[in-house]
Amino acid sequence: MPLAAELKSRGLPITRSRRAIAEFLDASTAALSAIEIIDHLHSQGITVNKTTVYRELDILEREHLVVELDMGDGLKRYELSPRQHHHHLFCASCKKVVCLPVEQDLGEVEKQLENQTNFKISGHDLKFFGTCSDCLSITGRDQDE
Amino acid sequence: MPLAAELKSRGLPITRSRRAIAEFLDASTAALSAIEIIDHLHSQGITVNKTTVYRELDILEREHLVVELDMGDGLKRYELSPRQHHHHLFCASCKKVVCLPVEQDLGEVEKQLENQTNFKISGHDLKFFGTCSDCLSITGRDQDE
DNA sequence: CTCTGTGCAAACGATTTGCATGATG
DNA sequence: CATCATGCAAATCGTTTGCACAGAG
Repeated sequence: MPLAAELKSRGLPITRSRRAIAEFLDASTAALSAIEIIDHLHSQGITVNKTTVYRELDILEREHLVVELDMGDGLKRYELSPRQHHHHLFCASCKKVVCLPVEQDLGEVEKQLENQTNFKISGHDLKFFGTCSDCLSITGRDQDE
Repeated sequence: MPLAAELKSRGLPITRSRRAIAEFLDASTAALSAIEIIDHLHSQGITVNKTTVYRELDILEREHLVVELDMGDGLKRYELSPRQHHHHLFCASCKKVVCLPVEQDLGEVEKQLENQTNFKISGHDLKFFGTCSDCLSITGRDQDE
């Protein structure tokens, strides 16, 4: 179910801002920051105040429809709540975030760590960093062009 | 070699602030934020301006004597440059950061990912989150005490 | 009238920068 | 005097908050 419909089914009114933000999140394969959402909407001629965007993201998070994602560059990003646990790949150049299926059972590792460290482990976060093929082909070109 | 000595060997003068910051980093097993360093020094009666601390951390990073660490809570932390790659465990309660030896060869996974995704992968970051035994024993106590 | 949603301005908090001063060689 | 360290205030930047108002039920 699309985000907007999901919100509506929970009794939240579908306003123009809410619909625009929800649809952009639905349409995007990448995790989005508030700033990216604002810029995108403005480029579409839709004026939304940043406060509205931040508040909307809070609501979506509270409704567990999106989750916060931290790629370590100081921006909070949000992605649709994943059906299954996965990891991320982050392009240092264009900031694109690609989702990756889980490759190995880190849950096993967590149990081992609990025994070794006496921590109660609640989860993990595995990120890969690099440059995506798009950015590679751009930066790979002759700089004089 | 202690941090301060290392800095001196590189021609940087050892001032009171520099020594204090370096010694605290040397003595600490955890990754430290600028704020933690400032608070600690102030509690020791050593007045250092925050600007000085931030600048000192920049210098140490530029000299590759410390590395920046992002635990996703909005603060930059710094740890002595590790001799070997490792991962981290982060206590959500007291913000303690514990280092972990590498459990598995994620380098292998990186190669697989490069083939699957066309990313050029430069590294990864694996963090575990939870609560340390100290904090567990505190929060586990009867709240009425 | 009572909710929310909205916008604007101001506050926030960690970090950075500009600029003047101080210490050291 | 030349260099670098230092302190202070102000700026920055993403994010949050306070407050007033608009719009729907």
